[in-house]
Amino acid sequence: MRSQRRRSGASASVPIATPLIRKLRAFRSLSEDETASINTLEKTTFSLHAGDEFIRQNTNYRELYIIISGWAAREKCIENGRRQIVNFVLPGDFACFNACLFKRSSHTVRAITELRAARVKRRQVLDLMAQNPGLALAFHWANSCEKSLLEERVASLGRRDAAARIAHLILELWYRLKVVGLANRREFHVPLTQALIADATGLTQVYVNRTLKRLQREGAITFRSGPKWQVKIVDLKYLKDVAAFNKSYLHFAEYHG
Amino acid sequence: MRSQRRRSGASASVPIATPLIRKLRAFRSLSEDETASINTLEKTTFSLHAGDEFIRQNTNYRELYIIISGWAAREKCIENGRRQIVNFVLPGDFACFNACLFKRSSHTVRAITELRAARVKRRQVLDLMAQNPGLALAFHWANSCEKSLLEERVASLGRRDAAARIAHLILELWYRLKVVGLANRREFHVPLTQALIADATGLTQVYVNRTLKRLQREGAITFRSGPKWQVKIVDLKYLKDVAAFNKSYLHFAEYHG
DNA sequence: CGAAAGATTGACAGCAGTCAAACATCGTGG
DNA sequence: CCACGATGTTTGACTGCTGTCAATCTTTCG
Repeated sequence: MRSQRRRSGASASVPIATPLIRKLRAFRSLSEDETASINTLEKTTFSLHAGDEFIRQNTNYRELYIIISGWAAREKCIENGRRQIVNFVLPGDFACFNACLFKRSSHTVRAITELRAARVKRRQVLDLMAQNPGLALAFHWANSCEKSLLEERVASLGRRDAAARIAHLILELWYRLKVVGLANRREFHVPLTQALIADATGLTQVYVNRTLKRLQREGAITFRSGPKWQVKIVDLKYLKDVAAFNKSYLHFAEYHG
Repeated sequence: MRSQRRRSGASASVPIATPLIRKLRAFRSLSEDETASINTLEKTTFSLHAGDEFIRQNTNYRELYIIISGWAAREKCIENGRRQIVNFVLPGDFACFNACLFKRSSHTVRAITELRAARVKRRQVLDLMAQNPGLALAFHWANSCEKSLLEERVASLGRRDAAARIAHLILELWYRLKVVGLANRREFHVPLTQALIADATGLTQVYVNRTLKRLQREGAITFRSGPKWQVKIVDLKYLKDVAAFNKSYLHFAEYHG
């Protein structure tokens, strides 16, 4: 893993709403103390280049990372040589919270853009969770949200056709980006290639291309391909219909106290 | 939900190794105190008939359940009318641990056999976890194991063909049953219909039939269909090759202290 | 400008789905 | 003990969604 260490610009006294903090606020509001604790957790940051790996499949976890900016992919290589992206890792996500519970990783996490992340020792997280059980619950909430995303992905791969899978993925990414303040309008940045979308949706790159074109032709979306992917949701209702999308699985803003 | 309440036979003084306890032992050994705590948690049991629901998609969680015996399925109905089973729920599993974190369920959990389960108040679990952080970690480990199962299922649905998916499912169930002491040999009870396997693997019932027959013809497995499904793994190595199976994702017995 | 990465398109193949009918098994009741 | 309906399995014929292969085009970037 090539990486350059550097101190982040966060001074201890000025609390900043990092993506992780924004995301946890979809669970419940955080006290100043809690915000400060998370700022401390995210103090030591570093950068990765596209293609670099945080964690490699079948190796031992060493520490945790919290994504500050940039995208990564959680992927599995199957022994038949094929690759499946199980989820995209966005700013505010852990990579991987599993390091607190498992010894070895059963997947690879790879940066797919230039990326900044915080490096956190497993012990730091466990200590923080022990001393603030409320925050521990919030972290476990985030972990369970990922579980819910996976369940929906299983449903997609099992029972949605190509157009529905792609439409669903676009909508999911949109909602997730909105929660961390990275998609305010219906046009937003998606740094994915058609090959990455294929590996996430269980399709081939060629068929992803055909299906994207179709969605565009039908007036659902507009997009600009290449490394500077920009997606625009033109007809939100139509896109949701195609995807059979119901946002309840995201579990945003439904904390029950 | 039709159900008959009854007291279980577990007296407070005689600790019993319930499936949940057996499973957690794959994480780490439990103290007598911890075993007793879990026995207390599982004190109030009840029965369900095949087809009964624990939790319905898009309704509020009320309490948690711990499966004592029998199988259930966690399923999602997509608005296009199709059904996907995201996971099978076996003895020792929670249904659903999510109730501690989310307000509403984004899936249905349905008994697929006669079934016995313990009824647990959300507060009971949260209190126990607060007073025993070590046990809390063990519960979160179990929750994360399910997450890992889902990731592997995503990989199956995305990048494995029909034979590999079915072979993989059989092997996964075998390992999970072994951990809770329900499959000691290579022949074990699997109370699934071909339609259920289809809904879990994203295939159709007809194609599941053809593929099972093929696996049998090739000498990988033997099975007896119907409500009293019995599967025998004849050629373990061959079955693992077909499935591209690597058990590391199960995260059994790899606790790092 | 040239190489590399990614997108687009066409022709064709094949895995898995659909439809439909026959068969087997199980539980129930007369 | 057998008849019967319900549920589940098996098989065949045919369809179609998505994959494969390969060539060309476009964009990016050093």
